[in-house]
Amino acid sequence: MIRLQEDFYSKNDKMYVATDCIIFGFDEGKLKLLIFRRRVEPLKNSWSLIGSFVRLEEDVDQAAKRVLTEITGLENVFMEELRSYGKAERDPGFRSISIGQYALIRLDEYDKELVKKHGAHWYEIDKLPELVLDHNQMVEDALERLKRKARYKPIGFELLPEKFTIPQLQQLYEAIYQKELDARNFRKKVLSLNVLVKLDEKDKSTSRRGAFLYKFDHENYQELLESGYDFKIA
Amino acid sequence: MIRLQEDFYSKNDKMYVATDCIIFGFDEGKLKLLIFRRRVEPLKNSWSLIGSFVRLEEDVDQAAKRVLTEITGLENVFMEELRSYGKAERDPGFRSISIGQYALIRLDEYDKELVKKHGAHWYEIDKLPELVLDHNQMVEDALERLKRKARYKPIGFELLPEKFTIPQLQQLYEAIYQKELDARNFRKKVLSLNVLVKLDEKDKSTSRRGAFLYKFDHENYQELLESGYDFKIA
DNA sequence: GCAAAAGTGTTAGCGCTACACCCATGG
DNA sequence: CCATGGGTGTAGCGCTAACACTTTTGC
Repeated sequence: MIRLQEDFYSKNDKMYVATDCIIFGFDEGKLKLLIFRRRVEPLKNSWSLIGSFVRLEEDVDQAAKRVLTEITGLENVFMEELRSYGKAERDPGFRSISIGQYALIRLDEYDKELVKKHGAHWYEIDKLPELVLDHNQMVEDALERLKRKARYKPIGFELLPEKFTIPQLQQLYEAIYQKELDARNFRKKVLSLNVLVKLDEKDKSTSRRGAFLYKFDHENYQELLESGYDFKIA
Repeated sequence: MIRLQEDFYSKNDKMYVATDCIIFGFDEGKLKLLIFRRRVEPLKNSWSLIGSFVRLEEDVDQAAKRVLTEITGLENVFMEELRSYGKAERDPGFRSISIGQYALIRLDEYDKELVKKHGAHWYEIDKLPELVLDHNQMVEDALERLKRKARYKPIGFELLPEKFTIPQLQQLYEAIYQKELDARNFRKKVLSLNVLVKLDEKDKSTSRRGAFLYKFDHENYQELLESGYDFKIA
Protein backbone atom coordinates (compact mmCIF):
# COMPACT_ATOMS: atom_id res chain seq x y z
CA MET A 1 0.00 0.00 0.00
CA ILE A 2 0.96 3.61 -0.40
CA ARG A 3 1.97 5.24 2.87
CA LEU A 4 2.16 8.92 3.54
CA GLN A 5 5.80 9.94 3.59
CA GLU A 6 5.76 11.33 7.05
CA ASP A 7 4.85 9.33 10.08
CA PHE A 8 2.35 11.69 11.65
CA TYR A 9 2.28 9.80 14.88
CA SER A 10 6.00 9.58 15.59
CA LYS A 11 5.81 11.23 18.99
CA ASN A 12 3.77 8.23 20.20
CA ASP A 13 4.89 4.77 21.31
CA LYS A 14 5.10 1.73 19.07
CA MET A 15 4.80 -1.81 20.30
CA TYR A 16 4.53 -5.37 19.08
CA VAL A 17 1.15 -6.68 18.09
CA ALA A 18 0.73 -10.42 18.30
CA THR A 19 -2.11 -12.79 17.65
CA ASP A 20 -2.63 -16.07 19.48
CA CYS A 21 -4.86 -18.90 18.33
CA ILE A 22 -7.04 -20.89 20.69
CA ILE A 23 -7.60 -23.97 18.56
CA PHE A 24 -10.41 -26.29 19.58
CA GLY A 25 -11.00 -29.80 18.36
CA PHE A 26 -13.42 -32.56 19.32
CA ASP A 27 -12.38 -36.18 19.60
CA GLU A 28 -13.34 -39.22 21.67
CA GLY A 29 -16.21 -37.28 23.16
CA LYS A 30 -13.84 -34.64 24.53
CA LEU A 31 -13.10 -31.04 23.73
CA LYS A 32 -9.41 -30.62 23.02
CA LEU A 33 -7.00 -27.79 22.52
CA LEU A 34 -3.90 -27.58 20.34
CA ILE A 35 -0.87 -26.17 22.15
CA PHE A 36 2.85 -26.34 21.59
CA ARG A 37 6.27 -25.62 23.03
CA ARG A 38 7.33 -22.03 22.60
CA ARG A 39 10.33 -21.71 20.35
CA VAL A 40 11.57 -18.22 21.21
CA GLU A 41 12.98 -16.52 24.27
CA PRO A 42 11.84 -15.56 26.77
CA LEU A 43 10.08 -18.62 28.24
CA LYS A 44 11.44 -20.84 25.49
CA ASN A 45 10.10 -24.42 25.69
CA SER A 46 7.16 -23.60 27.95
CA TRP A 47 3.71 -24.67 26.81
CA SER A 48 2.03 -21.96 24.82
CA LEU A 49 -0.76 -21.20 22.44
CA ILE A 50 0.17 -20.95 18.81
CA GLY A 51 0.76 -17.38 17.76
CA SER A 52 2.78 -14.89 15.80
CA PHE A 53 3.61 -11.26 15.64
CA VAL A 54 1.57 -9.29 13.17
CA ARG A 55 3.61 -7.87 10.31
CA LEU A 56 3.34 -4.27 9.16
CA GLU A 57 1.76 -5.22 5.88
CA GLU A 58 -0.73 -7.81 7.05
CA ASP A 59 -4.16 -7.62 8.69
CA VAL A 60 -4.44 -9.03 12.19
CA ASP A 61 -6.80 -11.79 11.10
CA GLN A 62 -4.56 -12.64 8.17
CA ALA A 63 -1.74 -13.18 10.62
CA ALA A 64 -3.86 -15.60 12.61
CA LYS A 65 -4.84 -17.50 9.48
CA ARG A 66 -1.23 -17.66 8.37
CA VAL A 67 -0.25 -19.29 11.65
CA LEU A 68 -3.14 -21.71 11.60
CA THR A 69 -2.32 -22.83 8.09
CA GLU A 70 1.35 -23.21 8.88
CA ILE A 71 0.59 -25.54 11.75
CA THR A 72 -2.42 -27.52 10.56
CA GLY A 73 -2.31 -27.28 6.77
CA LEU A 74 -5.94 -26.12 6.87
CA GLU A 75 -7.49 -23.14 5.14
CA ASN A 76 -11.03 -21.80 5.46
CA VAL A 77 -11.28 -22.70 9.07
CA PHE A 78 -13.83 -21.10 11.37
CA MET A 79 -11.96 -18.43 13.27
CA GLU A 80 -13.20 -15.42 15.17
CA GLU A 81 -11.68 -12.73 17.31
CA LEU A 82 -12.01 -13.34 21.00
CA ARG A 83 -10.63 -10.12 22.46
CA SER A 84 -7.39 -8.24 22.98
CA TYR A 85 -4.95 -8.80 25.80
CA GLY A 86 -3.29 -5.50 26.49
CA LYS A 87 -1.93 -5.35 30.02
CA ALA A 88 1.28 -3.34 30.11
CA GLU A 89 3.21 -6.05 31.97
CA ARG A 90 1.83 -9.09 30.20
CA ASP A 91 4.98 -9.90 28.25
CA PRO A 92 8.42 -9.82 29.89
CA GLY A 93 10.14 -9.67 26.49
CA PHE A 94 8.93 -6.24 25.43
CA ARG A 95 5.65 -4.37 25.49
CA SER A 96 3.24 -6.23 23.28
CA ILE A 97 -0.45 -6.73 22.98
CA SER A 98 -2.09 -9.82 21.63
CA ILE A 99 -5.35 -10.38 19.83
CA GLY A 100 -6.78 -13.74 20.83
CA GLN A 101 -8.57 -15.63 18.07
CA TYR A 102 -10.39 -18.89 18.59
CA ALA A 103 -10.65 -21.50 15.88
CA LEU A 104 -12.75 -24.64 15.50
CA ILE A 105 -11.30 -27.44 13.42
CA ARG A 106 -12.32 -30.91 12.36
CA LEU A 107 -9.95 -33.48 13.76
CA ASP A 108 -10.35 -35.71 10.72
CA GLU A 109 -9.07 -33.07 8.33
CA TYR A 110 -5.91 -31.47 9.67
CA ASP A 111 -2.40 -32.46 8.62
CA LYS A 112 -1.07 -34.69 11.37
CA GLU A 113 2.50 -34.71 10.09
CA LEU A 114 2.66 -30.94 10.06
CA VAL A 115 1.33 -30.70 13.58
CA LYS A 116 3.87 -33.20 14.82
CA LYS A 117 6.67 -31.35 13.07
CA HIS A 118 5.81 -28.18 14.95
CA GLY A 119 5.82 -29.94 18.27
CA ALA A 120 2.14 -29.30 18.80
CA HIS A 121 -0.08 -31.51 20.96
CA TRP A 122 -3.77 -31.96 21.62
CA TYR A 123 -4.75 -31.66 25.27
CA GLU A 124 -8.11 -32.28 26.83
CA ILE A 125 -9.53 -28.92 27.73
CA ASP A 126 -9.74 -29.68 31.43
CA LYS A 127 -6.27 -31.20 31.65
CA LEU A 128 -4.20 -28.36 30.25
CA PRO A 129 -0.76 -27.66 31.62
CA GLU A 130 0.26 -24.18 32.65
CA LEU A 131 0.75 -21.96 29.62
CA VAL A 132 2.96 -18.91 29.19
CA LEU A 133 1.90 -15.32 29.81
CA ASP A 134 -1.86 -14.86 29.89
CA HIS A 135 -2.60 -17.82 27.66
CA ASN A 136 -4.53 -19.79 30.28
CA GLN A 137 -6.79 -16.77 30.62
CA MET A 138 -7.27 -16.74 26.86
CA VAL A 139 -8.35 -20.37 26.92
CA GLU A 140 -10.78 -19.72 29.72
CA ASP A 141 -12.27 -16.77 27.84
CA ALA A 142 -12.49 -18.75 24.63
CA LEU A 143 -14.27 -21.62 26.32
CA GLU A 144 -16.78 -19.26 27.82
CA ARG A 145 -17.36 -17.68 24.42
CA LEU A 146 -17.76 -21.07 22.79
CA LYS A 147 -20.36 -22.07 25.36
CA ARG A 148 -22.40 -18.97 24.81
CA LYS A 149 -22.03 -18.82 21.06
CA ALA A 150 -22.72 -22.49 20.32
CA ARG A 151 -26.16 -22.02 21.78
CA TYR A 152 -27.28 -19.43 19.25
CA LYS A 153 -25.11 -20.04 16.22
CA PRO A 154 -24.42 -23.34 14.52
CA ILE A 155 -20.70 -23.13 15.12
CA GLY A 156 -20.62 -26.51 16.82
CA PHE A 157 -20.80 -28.17 13.41
CA GLU A 158 -17.35 -26.79 12.64
CA LEU A 159 -15.97 -29.30 15.13
CA LEU A 160 -17.61 -32.36 13.57
CA PRO A 161 -16.82 -34.17 10.33
CA GLU A 162 -19.03 -33.23 7.36
CA LYS A 163 -21.13 -36.30 8.09
CA PHE A 164 -22.09 -36.96 11.68
CA THR A 165 -24.72 -38.75 13.70
CA ILE A 166 -27.18 -37.23 16.14
CA PRO A 167 -25.59 -38.98 19.12
CA GLN A 168 -22.21 -37.53 18.06
CA LEU A 169 -23.72 -34.08 17.87
CA GLN A 170 -25.21 -34.56 21.29
CA GLN A 171 -21.87 -35.69 22.72
CA LEU A 172 -20.32 -32.54 21.31
CA TYR A 173 -22.85 -30.28 22.97
CA GLU A 174 -22.48 -32.18 26.20
CA ALA A 175 -18.73 -31.60 26.02
CA ILE A 176 -19.18 -27.90 25.34
CA TYR A 177 -21.82 -27.26 27.99
CA GLN A 178 -20.23 -29.74 30.38
CA LYS A 179 -23.55 -31.24 31.26
CA GLU A 180 -25.68 -34.16 30.13
CA LEU A 181 -28.61 -33.68 27.82
CA ASP A 182 -31.74 -35.73 27.33
CA ALA A 183 -31.42 -37.72 24.10
CA ARG A 184 -35.10 -37.47 23.13
CA ASN A 185 -35.34 -33.75 23.71
CA PHE A 186 -32.04 -33.10 22.00
CA ARG A 187 -32.98 -35.01 18.88
CA LYS A 188 -36.39 -33.37 18.75
CA LYS A 189 -34.89 -29.92 19.07
CA VAL A 190 -32.14 -30.20 16.48
CA LEU A 191 -34.38 -31.88 13.95
CA SER A 192 -37.08 -29.28 14.42
CA LEU A 193 -34.63 -26.59 13.34
CA ASN A 194 -34.70 -28.00 9.85
CA VAL A 195 -31.01 -27.51 9.21
CA LEU A 196 -29.96 -31.15 9.09
CA VAL A 197 -30.14 -33.41 6.06
CA LYS A 198 -30.53 -37.09 6.78
CA LEU A 199 -28.31 -39.26 4.60
CA ASP A 200 -28.87 -42.83 3.43
CA GLU A 201 -25.80 -43.96 5.29
CA LYS A 202 -25.14 -45.27 8.74
CA ASP A 203 -22.14 -45.01 10.99
CA LYS A 204 -21.64 -48.42 12.56
CA SER A 205 -18.49 -47.63 14.48
CA THR A 206 -20.19 -47.12 17.82
CA SER A 207 -23.04 -49.62 17.84
CA ARG A 208 -24.21 -52.81 16.16
CA ARG A 209 -27.37 -51.17 15.01
CA GLY A 210 -25.61 -48.12 13.59
CA ALA A 211 -26.78 -44.50 13.60
CA PHE A 212 -27.88 -42.51 10.58
CA LEU A 213 -25.49 -39.87 9.29
CA TYR A 214 -26.57 -36.27 8.75
CA LYS A 215 -25.13 -33.21 7.07
CA PHE A 216 -25.55 -29.58 8.06
CA ASP A 217 -27.76 -27.78 5.54
CA HIS A 218 -26.21 -24.36 4.96
CA GLU A 219 -28.96 -23.23 2.60
CA ASN A 220 -31.79 -23.96 4.98
CA TYR A 221 -29.84 -22.26 7.72
CA GLN A 222 -29.56 -19.11 5.60
CA GLU A 223 -33.31 -19.20 5.02
CA LEU A 224 -33.88 -19.62 8.73
CA LEU A 225 -31.75 -16.56 9.41
CA GLU A 226 -33.52 -14.46 6.84
CA SER A 227 -36.95 -15.31 8.18
CA GLY A 228 -36.03 -13.87 11.58
CA TYR A 229 -33.47 -15.85 13.53
CA ASP A 230 -34.57 -18.60 15.75
CA PHE A 231 -31.64 -20.93 16.01
CA LYS A 232 -31.07 -22.30 19.45
CA ILE A 233 -29.66 -25.60 20.61
CA ALA A 234 -30.32 -26.93 24.09
CA MET B 1 7.97 -2.21 35.49
CA ILE B 2 11.25 -4.01 35.10
CA ARG B 3 12.01 -4.93 31.51
CA LEU B 4 14.49 -7.46 30.33
CA GLN B 5 17.51 -5.65 28.96
CA GLU B 6 17.33 -7.15 25.56
CA ASP B 7 14.36 -6.81 23.29
CA PHE B 8 13.91 -10.44 22.32
CA TYR B 9 11.48 -9.63 19.57
CA SER B 10 13.45 -6.97 17.74
CA LYS B 11 13.39 -8.71 14.38
CA ASN B 12 9.60 -8.22 14.33
CA ASP B 13 7.55 -5.17 13.40
CA LYS B 14 6.28 -2.59 15.85
CA MET B 15 3.22 -0.47 15.28
CA TYR B 16 0.96 2.02 17.01
CA VAL B 17 -1.79 0.70 19.21
CA ALA B 18 -4.72 3.01 19.70
CA THR B 19 -7.98 2.78 21.53
CA ASP B 20 -11.19 4.47 20.47
CA CYS B 21 -14.21 5.06 22.67
CA ILE B 22 -17.76 4.61 21.46
CA ILE B 23 -19.57 6.67 24.09
CA PHE B 24 -23.32 6.18 24.38
CA GLY B 25 -25.73 8.40 26.23
CA PHE B 26 -29.51 8.49 26.52
CA ASP B 27 -31.47 11.73 26.44
CA GLU B 28 -34.87 12.90 25.29
CA GLY B 29 -35.83 9.35 24.52
CA LYS B 30 -32.94 8.97 22.08
CA LEU B 31 -29.68 7.07 22.06
CA LYS B 32 -26.82 9.47 21.47
CA LEU B 33 -23.13 9.24 20.74
CA LEU B 34 -20.31 11.55 21.74
CA ILE B 35 -17.98 12.44 18.88
CA PHE B 36 -15.55 15.23 18.21
CA ARG B 37 -13.34 16.92 15.65
CA ARG B 38 -10.02 15.19 15.18
CA ARG B 39 -7.14 17.38 16.27
CA VAL B 40 -4.21 15.66 14.55
CA GLU B 41 -3.12 15.07 11.01
CA PRO B 42 -3.97 13.26 8.89
CA LEU B 43 -7.71 13.96 8.51
CA LYS B 44 -7.51 16.84 10.97
CA ASN B 45 -10.93 18.40 11.75
CA SER B 46 -12.95 15.46 10.46
CA TRP B 47 -15.54 13.96 12.79
CA SER B 48 -14.07 11.15 14.81
CA LEU B 49 -14.55 8.98 17.85
CA ILE B 50 -12.60 9.96 20.90
CA GLY B 51 -9.39 8.00 21.17
CA SER B 52 -5.73 7.93 21.99
CA PHE B 53 -2.59 5.99 21.35
CA VAL B 54 -1.71 3.51 24.04
CA ARG B 55 1.52 4.32 25.86
CA LEU B 56 4.21 1.77 26.52
CA GLU B 57 3.61 1.78 30.24
CA GLU B 58 -0.18 1.71 30.31
CA ASP B 59 -2.77 -1.03 29.87
CA VAL B 60 -5.06 -0.74 26.89
CA ASP B 61 -8.13 -0.29 29.06
CA GLN B 62 -6.34 2.27 31.20
CA ALA B 63 -5.72 4.28 28.07
CA ALA B 64 -9.40 4.22 27.24
CA LYS B 65 -10.33 5.29 30.75
CA ARG B 66 -7.80 8.07 30.64
CA VAL B 67 -9.37 9.45 27.48
CA LEU B 68 -12.88 9.14 28.82
CA THR B 69 -12.01 10.97 32.01
CA GLU B 70 -10.18 13.71 30.12
CA ILE B 71 -13.22 14.40 28.03
CA THR B 72 -16.14 13.86 30.40
CA GLY B 73 -14.65 14.27 33.87
CA LEU B 74 -16.19 10.89 34.79
CA GLU B 75 -14.53 7.95 36.49
CA ASN B 76 -15.95 4.49 37.14
CA VAL B 77 -17.92 4.46 33.95
CA PHE B 78 -19.18 1.24 32.41
CA MET B 79 -16.74 0.43 29.64
CA GLU B 80 -16.06 -2.80 27.82
CA GLU B 81 -13.91 -3.90 24.94
CA LEU B 82 -15.75 -4.19 21.69
CA ARG B 83 -13.11 -5.70 19.42
CA SER B 84 -9.90 -4.83 17.62
CA TYR B 85 -9.65 -3.10 14.29
CA GLY B 86 -6.53 -4.37 12.64
CA LYS B 87 -6.71 -4.02 8.88
CA ALA B 88 -3.27 -3.20 7.47
CA GLU B 89 -4.55 -0.22 5.50
CA ARG B 90 -6.97 1.19 8.02
CA ASP B 91 -4.88 4.25 8.91
CA PRO B 92 -3.17 6.39 6.25
CA GLY B 93 -0.86 7.94 8.86
CA PHE B 94 1.09 4.83 9.77
CA ARG B 95 0.31 1.22 10.50
CA SER B 96 -1.83 1.13 13.61
CA ILE B 97 -4.43 -1.05 15.16
CA SER B 98 -7.18 0.17 17.40
CA ILE B 99 -9.07 -1.47 20.20
CA GLY B 100 -12.66 -0.24 20.21
CA GLN B 101 -14.20 0.20 23.65
CA TYR B 102 -17.79 1.15 24.21
CA ALA B 103 -18.91 3.14 27.22
CA LEU B 104 -22.31 3.94 28.70
CA ILE B 105 -22.65 7.17 30.60
CA ARG B 106 -25.40 9.03 32.45
CA LEU B 107 -26.15 12.30 30.74
CA ASP B 108 -26.96 14.00 34.04
CA GLU B 109 -23.49 13.37 35.45
CA TYR B 110 -20.82 14.30 32.95
CA ASP B 111 -18.93 17.59 32.92
CA LYS B 112 -20.54 19.70 30.24
CA GLU B 113 -17.87 22.39 30.27
CA LEU B 114 -15.12 19.88 29.73
CA VAL B 115 -16.94 18.29 26.83
CA LYS B 116 -17.47 21.66 25.21
CA LYS B 117 -13.83 22.59 25.68
CA HIS B 118 -12.78 19.48 23.74
CA GLY B 119 -15.10 20.30 20.88
CA ALA B 120 -17.16 17.19 21.48
CA HIS B 121 -20.82 16.88 20.49
CA TRP B 122 -23.70 14.54 21.15
CA TYR B 123 -25.31 13.15 18.01
CA GLU B 124 -28.39 11.02 17.73
CA ILE B 125 -27.25 7.55 16.87
CA ASP B 126 -29.13 7.45 13.58
CA LYS B 127 -28.05 10.91 12.47
CA LEU B 128 -24.29 10.55 12.69
CA PRO B 129 -22.06 12.29 10.18
CA GLU B 130 -19.32 10.43 8.39
CA LEU B 131 -16.46 9.60 10.74
CA VAL B 132 -12.77 9.07 9.99
CA LEU B 133 -11.15 5.71 9.25
CA ASP B 134 -13.24 2.75 10.32
CA HIS B 135 -15.06 4.62 13.06
CA ASN B 136 -18.51 4.29 11.51
CA GLN B 137 -17.96 0.56 11.49
CA MET B 138 -17.02 0.70 15.16
CA VAL B 139 -20.26 2.49 15.98
CA GLU B 140 -22.26 -0.05 14.04
CA ASP B 141 -20.55 -2.91 15.86
CA ALA B 142 -21.01 -1.23 19.22
CA LEU B 143 -24.70 -0.70 18.63
CA GLU B 144 -25.15 -4.32 17.70
CA ARG B 145 -23.31 -5.37 20.83
CA LEU B 146 -25.39 -3.05 22.97
CA LYS B 147 -28.58 -4.50 21.54
CA ARG B 148 -27.53 -8.04 22.27
CA LYS B 149 -25.97 -7.39 25.63
CA ALA B 150 -28.71 -5.21 27.08
CA ARG B 151 -31.06 -8.15 26.75
CA TYR B 152 -29.11 -10.42 29.09
CA LYS B 153 -27.17 -8.07 31.32
CA PRO B 154 -28.48 -5.06 33.19
CA ILE B 155 -26.16 -2.65 31.41
CA GLY B 156 -29.04 -0.47 30.30
CA PHE B 157 -29.20 1.01 33.78
CA GLU B 158 -25.78 2.59 33.19
CA LEU B 159 -27.47 4.97 30.80
CA LEU B 160 -30.13 6.17 33.24
CA PRO B 161 -29.83 8.39 36.31
CA GLU B 162 -29.57 6.57 39.64
CA LYS B 163 -33.30 7.14 40.10
CA PHE B 164 -35.54 6.45 37.15
CA THR B 165 -39.14 5.60 36.36
CA ILE B 166 -40.44 2.49 34.66
CA PRO B 167 -41.65 4.46 31.62
CA GLN B 168 -38.14 5.96 31.31
CA LEU B 169 -36.60 2.50 31.45
CA GLN B 170 -39.02 1.34 28.79
CA GLN B 171 -38.16 4.30 26.55
CA LEU B 172 -34.52 3.38 26.89
CA TYR B 173 -35.10 -0.19 25.82
CA GLU B 174 -37.26 0.98 22.96
CA ALA B 175 -34.42 3.23 21.84
CA ILE B 176 -31.89 0.41 22.05
CA TYR B 177 -33.99 -2.23 20.35
CA GLN B 178 -35.49 0.30 17.96
CA LYS B 179 -38.96 -1.09 18.44
CA GLU B 180 -41.96 -0.40 20.62
CA LEU B 181 -42.72 -2.49 23.65
CA ASP B 182 -45.98 -3.19 25.43
CA ALA B 183 -46.10 -1.18 28.66
CA ARG B 184 -47.92 -3.82 30.70
CA ASN B 185 -45.66 -6.66 29.67
CA PHE B 186 -42.57 -4.56 30.10
CA ARG B 187 -43.46 -3.49 33.61
CA LYS B 188 -44.41 -7.01 34.58
CA LYS B 189 -41.15 -8.41 33.28
CA VAL B 190 -38.75 -5.96 34.85
CA LEU B 191 -40.53 -6.02 38.19
CA SER B 192 -40.57 -9.81 38.22
CA LEU B 193 -36.77 -9.83 38.05
CA ASN B 194 -36.68 -8.43 41.54
CA VAL B 195 -33.78 -6.11 40.88
CA LEU B 196 -35.61 -2.82 41.19
CA VAL B 197 -36.30 -0.98 44.43
CA LYS B 198 -39.38 1.21 44.44
CA LEU B 199 -38.78 4.57 46.11
CA ASP B 200 -41.23 6.81 47.93
CA GLU B 201 -40.68 9.55 45.39
CA LYS B 202 -42.31 10.48 42.15
CA ASP B 203 -40.99 12.10 39.04
CA LYS B 204 -43.58 14.64 37.97
CA SER B 205 -41.66 16.08 35.04
CA THR B 206 -43.51 14.13 32.37
CA SER B 207 -47.06 13.84 33.68
CA ARG B 208 -49.46 15.41 36.14
CA ARG B 209 -49.93 12.18 37.99
CA GLY B 210 -46.22 11.50 38.26
CA ALA B 211 -44.41 8.16 38.02
CA PHE B 212 -42.73 6.37 40.89
CA LEU B 213 -38.95 6.39 40.91
CA TYR B 214 -36.94 3.19 41.22
CA LYS B 215 -33.33 2.29 41.86
CA PHE B 216 -31.39 -0.67 40.53
CA ASP B 217 -30.69 -3.15 43.32
CA HIS B 218 -27.12 -4.39 42.85
CA GLU B 219 -27.30 -6.81 45.77
CA ASN B 220 -30.39 -8.59 44.57
CA TYR B 221 -28.87 -8.76 41.13
CA GLN B 222 -25.80 -10.50 42.55
CA GLU B 223 -28.04 -13.00 44.29
CA LEU B 224 -29.93 -13.57 41.08
CA LEU B 225 -26.65 -14.31 39.29
CA GLU B 226 -25.46 -16.69 41.96
CA SER B 227 -28.67 -18.68 41.93
CA GLY B 228 -28.18 -19.47 38.24
CA TYR B 229 -28.56 -16.53 35.88
CA ASP B 230 -31.93 -15.70 34.53
CA PHE B 231 -31.81 -12.02 33.74
CA LYS B 232 -33.57 -11.11 30.54
CA ILE B 233 -35.37 -7.97 29.51
CA ALA B 234 -37.89 -7.95 26.65
C1' DG C 1 -30.45 -64.68 22.91
C1' DC C 2 -28.24 -60.90 24.84
C1' DA C 3 -25.78 -56.64 25.33
C1' DA C 4 -25.47 -52.00 23.83
C1' DA C 5 -26.61 -48.07 21.53
C1' DA C 6 -30.37 -45.89 18.44
C1' DG C 7 -34.64 -44.28 18.12
C1' DT C 8 -39.45 -42.75 19.45
C1' DG C 9 -44.31 -39.48 22.24
C1' DT C 10 -46.75 -37.46 25.77
C1' DT C 11 -47.74 -34.45 29.44
C1' DA C 12 -47.45 -30.61 32.66
C1' DG C 13 -45.84 -26.16 33.73
C1' DC C 14 -43.97 -21.77 32.65
C1' DG C 15 -43.13 -17.66 30.23
C1' DC C 16 -44.36 -14.81 26.41
C1' DT C 17 -47.66 -12.14 23.83
C1' DA C 18 -51.69 -9.76 22.87
C1' DC C 19 -55.03 -6.85 24.38
C1' DA C 20 -58.52 -2.43 27.01
C1' DC C 21 -59.68 0.13 30.72
C1' DC C 22 -59.36 2.95 35.17
C1' DC C 23 -56.44 6.27 38.00
C1' DA C 24 -54.38 10.52 39.59
C1' DT C 25 -53.43 15.15 38.93
C1' DG C 26 -52.58 20.09 37.31
C1' DG C 27 -54.34 23.26 34.67
C1' DC D 1 -63.85 18.73 34.05
C1' DC D 2 -60.69 17.20 30.95
C1' DA D 3 -56.35 15.93 28.89
C1' DT D 4 -52.31 13.33 29.73
C1' DG D 5 -49.43 9.87 30.93
C1' DG D 6 -49.24 6.07 34.83
C1' DG D 7 -50.70 1.90 36.25
C1' DT D 8 -53.21 -2.75 36.30
C1' DG D 9 -55.01 -8.48 34.84
C1' DT D 10 -56.09 -12.34 32.01
C1' DA D 11 -56.28 -15.90 28.58
C1' DG D 12 -54.08 -18.70 24.88
C1' DC D 13 -50.03 -20.63 22.89
C1' DG D 14 -45.57 -22.45 22.30
C1' DC D 15 -41.46 -24.03 24.22
C1' DT D 16 -39.06 -26.78 27.61
C1' DA D 17 -38.18 -30.46 30.65
C1' DA D 18 -39.20 -34.73 32.58
C1' DC D 19 -39.77 -39.35 31.83
C1' DA D 20 -39.54 -45.39 29.80
C1' DC D 21 -39.76 -48.51 26.48
C1' DT D 22 -38.92 -50.78 21.76
C1' DT D 23 -35.72 -51.67 17.85
C1' DT D 24 -31.68 -53.39 15.62
C1' DT D 25 -27.86 -56.31 15.05
C1' DG D 26 -23.11 -58.42 15.82
C1' DC D 27 -21.34 -61.50 18.63
